[in-house]
Amino acid sequence: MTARETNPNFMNGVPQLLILRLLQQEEMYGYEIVQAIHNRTESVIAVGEGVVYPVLHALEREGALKSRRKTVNGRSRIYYSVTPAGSRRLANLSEAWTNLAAAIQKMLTGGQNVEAIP
Amino acid sequence: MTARETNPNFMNGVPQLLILRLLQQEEMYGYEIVQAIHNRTESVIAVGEGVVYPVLHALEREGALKSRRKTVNGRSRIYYSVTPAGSRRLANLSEAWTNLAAAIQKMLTGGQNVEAIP
DNA sequence: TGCGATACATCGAACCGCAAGGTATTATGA
DNA sequence: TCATAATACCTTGCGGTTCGATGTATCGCA
Repeated sequence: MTARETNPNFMNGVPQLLILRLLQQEEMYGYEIVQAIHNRTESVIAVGEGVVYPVLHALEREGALKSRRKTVNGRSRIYYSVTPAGSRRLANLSEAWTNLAAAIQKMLTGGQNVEAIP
Repeated sequence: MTARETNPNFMNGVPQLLILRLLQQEEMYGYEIVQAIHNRTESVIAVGEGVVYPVLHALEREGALKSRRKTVNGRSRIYYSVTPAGSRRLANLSEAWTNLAAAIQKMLTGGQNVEAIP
C-alpha cells in the first residue's frame, strides 16, 4: 500500500453538528444552546459555553449561520438561525456522523471479517 | 447553575475502543490492526500507524494488553491480546460509546424537547 | 537490483475541546 | 439592602489526541 490516506480528525465537529441541528429546528441563543444540549441528551453530552460560543462565531463567519439581536426582559440575546449553506453543511455532517457511528457499531457488535471485495 | 460540569473530552478514545475490540476477538499485531480497521469499516475509518502504535504501547503500559514476540516468515511481529483489565476497560468504553451515539442519534432524528423530568 | 509491501517505531504540528476567568444585568432572599 | 445566584455574553491558555511525515530493516518479486 503506497497511498496512505487516513481521515482528517474523523471524530471532530460533533458540537458543530449538534448546534446546527438545534438551530435548524428552532432559533436559539448561545446560553440556551448550552442548556438544550444538556437537557435533550439527558446529561450524556455537556458542552460548556467555551465550546459553544466559538463554534457559533466560526459558523457565522463561514456563512452557515445568521444572527439577530433581540432584547428580552432587559437581557440582550443574540439569536442564531441556519442559512441555506448551513443547512447543506448540516446534511453533510449528519451523514458523515451516521456512517461513522454505523461503522463503529458494526465493529462493536459484529462478528469477524467483512467478506473480501471481489 | 453554579456547578458547571462538562464531560472531559467525550469524543476521544475511539481508536482505543476499536483496538481493544479487535484484540478481544483475536490476537493481532500492529500492522495488521491498521489494515483490519480499514477493511472492516470499509474505509470509513482509517487510522494510521502513527495512531495505532502509541495506543498499543500505552495500553500495554497500563496493563490492558499483553504482548508476545513471534517470528513468521523471517518477519518479527509483536502480537497483542487483552488482559482481564483490558476486557473491563473495553466494556466501559463500549458502553460509554453506545450511550454517546444513542444521544446524538436521538438529537439528529428526534423531534423537540425531552419531557421535563417530573 | 531496485521497488513495493511488510513491520516496527517516533516526533512535531495541528487541532479541538475544556476549564477558568472576565464583564454586565436581573432576580432572589436573608 | 446587599450579597448571591442566575442569566447572557465573551476570550484565552492548557492539555490531550490524532495526523502526517519520516526513519529503519527485512522480504519477495520482476
